[in-house]
Amino acid sequence: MKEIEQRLTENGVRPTAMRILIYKYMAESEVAIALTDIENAFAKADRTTLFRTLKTFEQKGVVHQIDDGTGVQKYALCETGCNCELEQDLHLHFHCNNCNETVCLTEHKIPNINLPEGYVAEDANLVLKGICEKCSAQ
Amino acid sequence: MKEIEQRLTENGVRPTAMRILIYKYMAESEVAIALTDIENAFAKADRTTLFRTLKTFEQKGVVHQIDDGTGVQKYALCETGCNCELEQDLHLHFHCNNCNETVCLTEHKIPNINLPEGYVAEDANLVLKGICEKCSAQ
DNA sequence: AATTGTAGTGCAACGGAAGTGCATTTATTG
DNA sequence: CAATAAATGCACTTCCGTTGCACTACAATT
Repeated sequence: MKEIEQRLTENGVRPTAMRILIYKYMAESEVAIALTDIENAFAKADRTTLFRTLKTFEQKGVVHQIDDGTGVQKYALCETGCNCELEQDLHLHFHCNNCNETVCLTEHKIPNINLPEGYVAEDANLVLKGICEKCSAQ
Repeated sequence: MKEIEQRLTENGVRPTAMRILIYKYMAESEVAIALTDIENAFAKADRTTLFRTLKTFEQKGVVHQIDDGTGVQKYALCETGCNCELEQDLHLHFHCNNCNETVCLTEHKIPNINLPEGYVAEDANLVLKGICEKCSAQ
């Protein structure tokens, strides 16, 4: 609990009760989280609060946003020392077509691409889709 | 005109007037197209028709869908002989943060990724974001 | 401790985009 | 030409992201 407070404070986010809960929820989950997921988990919380909390988290580098192609924005905690802005820190994500969950494959970085003349890349997003570990084991 | 009709027929799509127009519009564009784009281009066309036309095109392999991270589905014509289902045919896309356009970089394939044990990839999506050729030239 | 200001939260509502059901029109085929 | 199937158009729904505004909790300052 204390660690969460500290983590948030370090990143310039005031550790309110709600925020700690959200952080905890995300930390306990192994998969990327959509706003709706949190909403369902905390029935009493308002969507706006969750929305803005996630935005704040994102801005302050607590979480990173994931676009897994489902059309729903998802989020996952950044690892300690994660520097999402830096291109070499971009890991890829895996979306399971079966269980519909998305996981960070943090150890897998996006390979470098040689773009044509004139193109300048600032960001990259690589999502692999298929069957995840859990589902293929069944 | 005749070529379009032929192309559609070849792919098992009945070449109606509307469909030919949509195909033509997409062929003349160098960037990926959103449903709204077509809607604006053909004011009199109904959104449902466009929506279903694109779905049909996609199913029949006339176009492929692109998720560029903007939250809006986009589409681009497949090249002749393009086999979007096959993984080795997956090219990457570039989204310009300035002009907001997305282009296919058909000559750039998505590099092969060694996934962890248990993961089976069926599909991949790689989007680079930054400044495109046109915008960086200005 | 009271006051004042700022940050956080909640409610309501909006807007864009995807998607569906059903009626109508257009094309195809026997 | 009739019968059938495909394509189109209209109305409506849903889902999600987002914003405006009011209210509350918290922190700082005197």
